Amino acid sequence: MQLDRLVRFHKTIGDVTRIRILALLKNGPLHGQALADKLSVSAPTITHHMAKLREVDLIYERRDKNTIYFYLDEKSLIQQSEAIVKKVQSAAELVTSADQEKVRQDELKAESILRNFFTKEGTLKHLPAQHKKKLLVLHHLVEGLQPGKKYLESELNDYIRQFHPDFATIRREFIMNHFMYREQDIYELNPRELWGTSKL
Amino acid sequence: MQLDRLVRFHKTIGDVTRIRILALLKNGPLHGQALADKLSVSAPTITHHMAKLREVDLIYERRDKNTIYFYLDEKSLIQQSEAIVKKVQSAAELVTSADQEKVRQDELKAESILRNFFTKEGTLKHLPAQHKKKLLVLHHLVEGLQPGKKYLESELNDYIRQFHPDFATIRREFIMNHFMYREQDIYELNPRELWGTSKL
DNA sequence: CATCTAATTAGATAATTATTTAAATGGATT
DNA sequence: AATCCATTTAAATAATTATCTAATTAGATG
Repeated sequence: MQLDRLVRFHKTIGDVTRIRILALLKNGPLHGQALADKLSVSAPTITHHMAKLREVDLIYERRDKNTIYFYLDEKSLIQQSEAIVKKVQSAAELVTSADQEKVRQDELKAESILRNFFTKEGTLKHLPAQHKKKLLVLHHLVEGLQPGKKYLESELNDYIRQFHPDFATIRREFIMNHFMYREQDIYELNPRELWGTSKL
Repeated sequence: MQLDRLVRFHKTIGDVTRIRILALLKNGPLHGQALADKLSVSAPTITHHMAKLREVDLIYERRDKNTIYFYLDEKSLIQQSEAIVKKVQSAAELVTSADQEKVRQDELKAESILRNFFTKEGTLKHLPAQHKKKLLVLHHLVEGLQPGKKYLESELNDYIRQFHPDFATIRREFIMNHFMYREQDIYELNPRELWGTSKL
């Protein structure tokens, strides 16, 4: 994971109030006022904390009239909390030959699956229903995007349309599986460590 | 793990320099000067960071003459980085079990309040002005509605009128406090976790 | 159009903290 | 004893940030 993002994640978790928020959300969604009441802090304080949590994808939200319900993204919490270990380990990690062998086999499997879901011309027939295969296909699609580049929604749509007419579904899948994130109407790739794993 | 310690752990990790230190130590022990050189910071800065890392047991040290060698405690890193996930889980459970302790007492209080605002015949005298008591009364009223069932406005009015002639106010309170949801002219119960809390 | 409500923004304050330079400590070596 | 060297402490500064109150925005309701 990008160092900066890793730092921001831990800075975000390193606050009592925010840990309490995560614990409360673990029992189900809550709106801002409810959180403010339960934690005995003001509404703006909640806004502040939710912005931090959102920034590192620990929550997502659903609007109902004037009320916004916050949900815990537990998968994201698990993924990111493990990332620090990987980061430190990767400093000296030697890839064993056994690993390399497995990597090659997985590549072959992946290629075969991709051949199945893409035409010879390179367009996508349809999204796989099976979760891991779907991730593999999304991973493949997203490879054509530039890390760090900011995309307008229309640009992203155009890119996806090269492969399949239903850009809306695929764009949504990108977000849901943490390949990309959206800020206002700007889309950007996430660091690869946050991508839904396509390990076979 | 203690909440305070968990916070300190993440605060400690939430710093670029300290993550770099951990990554360097993963390749083997280093002394303070070496770290200062590699990271281009002053010796006191290293002292400062090592104190933080020591405080949460991420390093241990061995002295040789005047030189102190720092070692990474990787097991501790792994264990503590996973702790947040468990904490969120167990804190969430705590919240619910703490509630359970209070539940019986609250039930008794609630019954007493309801007796106050309802007649022996079961009709509502008037809506309480106090917010939490009002929620309690609304909660009680809404218990007679079927989850998942779609109500026409007129049906809902009829239901409420069993308790009180001013169905419009009460219907509006149902919506405002998230007991129900309206789409066009169809009313439906919200899931209970969205209801206005009637905790006393 | 006026009002309500939940959420956000703006602005201010107080606390925390990463960093530096300068001075002090505490063993080892001569 | 005098000195050397790695580390620590002290003091100062600058940046970050958690929190509050007051004002504003944005939707929904009447």
